[in-house]
Amino acid sequence: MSQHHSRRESLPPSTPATVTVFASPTSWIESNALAQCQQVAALDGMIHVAGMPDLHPGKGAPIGAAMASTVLYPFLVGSDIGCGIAVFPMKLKRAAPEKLAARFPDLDRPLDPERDADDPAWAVVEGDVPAGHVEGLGTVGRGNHFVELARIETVFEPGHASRLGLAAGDLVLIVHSGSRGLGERILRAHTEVHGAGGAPDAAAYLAMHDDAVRWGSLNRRLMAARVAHALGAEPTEPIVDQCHNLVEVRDGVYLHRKGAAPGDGRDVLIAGTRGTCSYLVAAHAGPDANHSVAHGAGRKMSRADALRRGRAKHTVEELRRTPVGSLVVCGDRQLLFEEAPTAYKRIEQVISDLVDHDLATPVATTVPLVTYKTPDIGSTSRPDRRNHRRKRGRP
DNA sequence: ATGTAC
Repeated sequence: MSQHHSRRESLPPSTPATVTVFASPTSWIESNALAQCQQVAALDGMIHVAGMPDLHPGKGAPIGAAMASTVLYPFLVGSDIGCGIAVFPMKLKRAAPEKLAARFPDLDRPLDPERDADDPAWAVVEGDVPAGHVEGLGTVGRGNHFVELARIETVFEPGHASRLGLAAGDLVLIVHSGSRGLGERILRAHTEVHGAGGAPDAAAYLAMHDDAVRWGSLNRRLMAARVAHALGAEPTEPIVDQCHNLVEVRDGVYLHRKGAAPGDGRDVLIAGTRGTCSYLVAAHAGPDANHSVAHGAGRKMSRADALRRGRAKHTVEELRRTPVGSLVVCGDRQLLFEEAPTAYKRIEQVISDLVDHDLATPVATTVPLVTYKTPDIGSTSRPDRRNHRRKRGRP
């Protein structure tokens, strides 16, 4: 941290930062996550920390928080700069999960500008790829990232849904992914020199950050196009695309969001789990919430705990075929357990906490049909995936 | 979360 170079004397007299957590007393919030909020509140220049109902501990900083400060701290955004969730309308004649799951493209395999030059998904790229970073383009990544074909189930606000072109029964593709290696590279470059300290040249960081935000959004569109083509549908423009790891200049200060979506009059898809509904909400969060809402259900267990407890509690079969009848495409057994629905909080509680604090209004729920995480072992679409890098190189 | 870090 910056204990040797406090910039406080150059700043206006400051009062201690405030911390507000938007959750009900019965909602499960780990004490470690609350402690991380207090640690963030103690940083130089910090003004206000807003914890969302999906708050949980992260690496150094809490996840599910919006943090306003006069100093820009790259570690408060994290490495996956530009990560977000986009929703694309999908029109399919048939929606049998088994058949669709088998047709998903391999989203671990990047789109290569030369080898895949004729891939129709490239049509979504207008102009240059941000930062000229083509590595990993069109890939979903790991962790909590996913691409999900879902159906609009309950519509709470028919007028609002209709303005988005949605009605009950419609299909949508939900894409949760970020900037892959690009954001990681940007944070690492800062951390190698400044550690967890602030960015001395905020404009320079912001220029790279903005590239990563654009890259993440482009990547979500590319994946949606890849999937649409593979399933025989037309690619569409997203009706929702909100980034939940970013920093913006607002009211003259740096508003960092880490696992928190912009909530100032925007529509946001708040992700449930691989086996439960997600919620499309109209967000209307004010200054107390740092103009932000939750980004998902939020982890209830660490990945290590989820793996240990999940192995005793679940079979691979029940995680691949969920209680709502959806299929999870995930050839990585460890990831399947780490991402088990029981490792997450109940999305209904997160949503009701947002509603009770007047931060958001539910518009509709989506129920998953197929959630894609990573190719299945023995996937018919790409039986050679373990060797594809080598095999696809020069002969 | 990550073409990571032990």
